[in-house]
Amino acid sequence: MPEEVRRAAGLLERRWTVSIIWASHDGAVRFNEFLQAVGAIPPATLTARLTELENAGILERAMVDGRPPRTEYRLTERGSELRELLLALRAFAAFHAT
Amino acid sequence: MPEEVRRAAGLLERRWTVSIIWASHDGAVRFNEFLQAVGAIPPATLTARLTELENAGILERAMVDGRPPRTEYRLTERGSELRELLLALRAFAAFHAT
DNA sequence: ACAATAACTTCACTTGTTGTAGTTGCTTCA
DNA sequence: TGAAGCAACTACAACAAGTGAAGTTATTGT
Repeated sequence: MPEEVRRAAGLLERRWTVSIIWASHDGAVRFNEFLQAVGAIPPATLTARLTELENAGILERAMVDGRPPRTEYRLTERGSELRELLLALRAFAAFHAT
Repeated sequence: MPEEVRRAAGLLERRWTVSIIWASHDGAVRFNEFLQAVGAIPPATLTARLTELENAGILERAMVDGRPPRTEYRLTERGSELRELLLALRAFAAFHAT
């Protein structure tokens, strides 16, 4: 198995990671939005995953000035290349919804 | 996020799972072949994952009579529907091999 | 002043994963 | 005949990851 595939697989193979990427697939998402969208994820785990995904260059974090100021996460260009994968996942999931 | 997507994501979000599915993408694989193909996975973890994937209907286990008799694992029809996802993963990985 | 929202952090606990070794039942080699 | 090897695991203590519940800091709407 190619090394780069193992690395990419390793990224997805942590709890909640795929769901987090899924939740960001159509635009910017804030911390508390992730908590709701993903479901039962503990905040500490979310923090850990967001940092990992940021370090991996898949998500980027942006402070948005305003009242109140907000923190947004969105897919980077690199992260967007995972969209195909998300579509494949949805196709798989949909087919076996029963 | 749809419930069935969360379920499918949950399947992949365990260490080694994606690699195991990857390793089965072109035919039957035996226990020790997985150990080699996947790399550093401990046998106990491999056993656990194979059982989970079997229960999830993604892999099937078959005893093949012969000398010596062997145990083979292969993707079920349902598991084969993950091939698109593997292709997407490879595309992602290849693009960022650097 | 008080409750609410946003984005987290803390920590004791439980669950998951690892490394190393050992097991059982063959079979081939010398 | 005995030693070594393969195949497919299991056992278990040590360590790492993930959890749940509560708390934190800063701001804002009523």
